[in-house]
Amino acid sequence: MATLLLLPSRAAHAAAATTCASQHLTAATAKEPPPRVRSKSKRGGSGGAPGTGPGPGPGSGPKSLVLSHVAAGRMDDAAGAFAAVRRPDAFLHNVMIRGFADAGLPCDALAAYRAMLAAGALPDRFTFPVVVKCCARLGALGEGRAAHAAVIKLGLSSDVYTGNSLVAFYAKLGLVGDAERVFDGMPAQDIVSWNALVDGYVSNGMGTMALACFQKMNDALQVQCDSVGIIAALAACCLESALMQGREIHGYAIRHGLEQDVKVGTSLLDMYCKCGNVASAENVFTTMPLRTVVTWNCMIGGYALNERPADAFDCFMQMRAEEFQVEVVTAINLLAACAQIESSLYGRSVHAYVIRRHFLPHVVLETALLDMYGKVGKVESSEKVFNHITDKTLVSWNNMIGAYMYKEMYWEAITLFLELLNQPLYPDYFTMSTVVPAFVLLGSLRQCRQMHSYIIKLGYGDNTLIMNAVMHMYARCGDVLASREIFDKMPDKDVISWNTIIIAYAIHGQGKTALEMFDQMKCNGMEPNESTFVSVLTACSVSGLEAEGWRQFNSMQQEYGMIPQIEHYGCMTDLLGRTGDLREVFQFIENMPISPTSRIWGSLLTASRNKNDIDIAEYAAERIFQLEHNNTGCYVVLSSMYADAGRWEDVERIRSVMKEKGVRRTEARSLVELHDKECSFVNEDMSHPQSEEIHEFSDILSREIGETFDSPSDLSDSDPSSPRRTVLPNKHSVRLAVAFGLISSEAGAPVLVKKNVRVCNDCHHALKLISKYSGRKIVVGDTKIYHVFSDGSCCCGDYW
DNA sequence: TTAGGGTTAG
Repeated sequence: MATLLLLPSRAAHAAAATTCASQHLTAATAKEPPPRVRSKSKRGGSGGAPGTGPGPGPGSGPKSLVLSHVAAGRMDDAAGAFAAVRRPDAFLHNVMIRGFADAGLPCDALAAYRAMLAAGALPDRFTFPVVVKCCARLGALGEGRAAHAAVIKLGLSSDVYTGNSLVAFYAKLGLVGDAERVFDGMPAQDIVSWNALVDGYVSNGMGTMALACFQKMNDALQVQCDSVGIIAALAACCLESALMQGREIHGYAIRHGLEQDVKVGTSLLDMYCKCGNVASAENVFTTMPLRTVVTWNCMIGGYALNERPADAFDCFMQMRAEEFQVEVVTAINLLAACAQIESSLYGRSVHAYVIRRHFLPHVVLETALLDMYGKVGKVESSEKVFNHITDKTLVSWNNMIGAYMYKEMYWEAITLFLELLNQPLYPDYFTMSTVVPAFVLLGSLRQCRQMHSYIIKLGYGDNTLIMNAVMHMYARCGDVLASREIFDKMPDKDVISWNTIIIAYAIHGQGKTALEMFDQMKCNGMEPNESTFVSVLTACSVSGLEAEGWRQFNSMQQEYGMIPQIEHYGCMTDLLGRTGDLREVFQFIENMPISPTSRIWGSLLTASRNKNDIDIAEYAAERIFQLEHNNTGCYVVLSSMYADAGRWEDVERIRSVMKEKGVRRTEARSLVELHDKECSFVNEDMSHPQSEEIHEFSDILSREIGETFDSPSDLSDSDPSSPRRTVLPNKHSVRLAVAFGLISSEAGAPVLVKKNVRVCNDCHHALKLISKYSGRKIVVGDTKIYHVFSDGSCCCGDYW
């Protein structure tokens, strides 16, 4: 039950085919050949700037000197020469602004623009496209808007270059509405205007809008669209996983001779990879007349994305063989492949390689490294990388929290999350969906409430995905009413919201309410999925609704055409174990069309324990051990059954097997929720300041309910390596937690306890009696369900 | 003299 929500799934191992790749990385460092094709660099350091007007010879006057320095990219010298020009005209100001912009100095370009205004020169239609582009690069919204106002004031609104730059500016800053308004207000749009708008939708994640705009553009323009538009439309297909539309655009590119453009080819293969069609991507890749380093990066990234790490490494080696220069993005994509290989050797090799290549520090690369280490289970290495990042981004924090979660280090994940709150960064959707399950697994309702308040404060109160996780969190921590309250307030319930509320009621033993919610779900027009039936069948199983369980099991196949999966068979074996006889359970398992897993045999083991049938239990245990050698729970159940039967030799045999295999049973721990804190207890716990009072009260409760301890089976173990029972039941962690809960809360209030292992038979029986004696509702959650003890009975019907 | 473009960490 306690599954980690939304954590990245571990991909298939692929160690074998990558054997020589790490050696190749080592060899690659020794000698770096020159790049085959430069990936970017519009102009070289000493190359001439294109179109910088007449080429003045040396020493032909200050104005010409400015032009020549700008053309050579020497902006310091250009500024010196510019200062010597008396009353420079708008043209020369424009040259300086563009010079800074082309030299990758947008701040200086804007300073030159401000100097132009201060000098009283009038900006013209050549000034604004560059100025607006610099504002876009810097994210300078205020200055961009001011430039826009100046454009209007100077009557330059109809200039198509200026209009296009403004469309791109607003779109880049996420103001799609403003971009659309500028676009619509233009007296005439050209192909660049359309491309800028399509690209604007793409950069804001609006793939469907982008594709619709691309279609409209083809209808509106009499000329064919160009490679820029094709590339933007392909990016939109990636966003929407729109393979069919991607194929159509591919056809268009072929028909119009644009497929030969290396950027179009690269975008095509990238689109195929991102839409999951690696074969088509490979086809584009092998038939390309020219490849750049970006093409190789896309292919490597594509293999990694499609969980083919061995192919990613093969591709990388081929890239090296063809003497392409490995760059930071190559390493980042390769790390995504390393994260899918069980051995950390490959990831470590890439790490060593990027150090040798002096690629570090680089925040994206470092974040990819820590993520890779997290996914191969080397959380200490993740920590080391994380601690070295000087400018951590939110993704760096999120990945580190994710690395802790992957290793089930929940406290560390929460601690880091709390540290993040002190940073000048705001947690996002990824942060919340990663950390919320940590609260579930720790089981503290008080902390759940704090987390819930924080989520509301951050503005995620209406986010369906996050609130589904919060709903789940409350249910797993024992407060099903809070789950329901959230559910009722959710404006946009999805199928997960319904599944979550159904399973919430199920694990709290309220099977009938769960089924009512399922009916409501269908009435609301929500189509159930396979997970819905896991929730529904769990509800039937926990509440012992056998006929209803069968009805639902059949209906999922007959009415909804679903093929039951192993989880559904698991629920049915639980249900039959509870309601039927063992022979029936056995037959059901034997007739399953899929191979039983240890979880299924575990159901039979539970059933045989409840029916006290050691022969069947031994058979089930044997099957479990065939599949899982170190199933701790199985050893514990079996030894407990032997102890109940007084078969101490068998108990000892199990003890020695456990010792030999290094299997230690989980130390029982119970957490009681109080108004302002929670307290944790182990068996015979004496660490609490009120221990004496707690133990004394537990003894009183024992006497009042008539509990006697006269047989060896009443004792449970205190030595975690020993299955033999040595602890009195009223000193079990759950009993101490309940005793403390009763004396520390106001009369009539329910007591809520969360336990990390199954409640034993003795305590289950005693807790029923204690609930009657005290007149209090006692709620005890174990790893599977919540037991609600009230007036002498438990909602689980004594089967768990 | 000016505008729009392919790969990257969850």
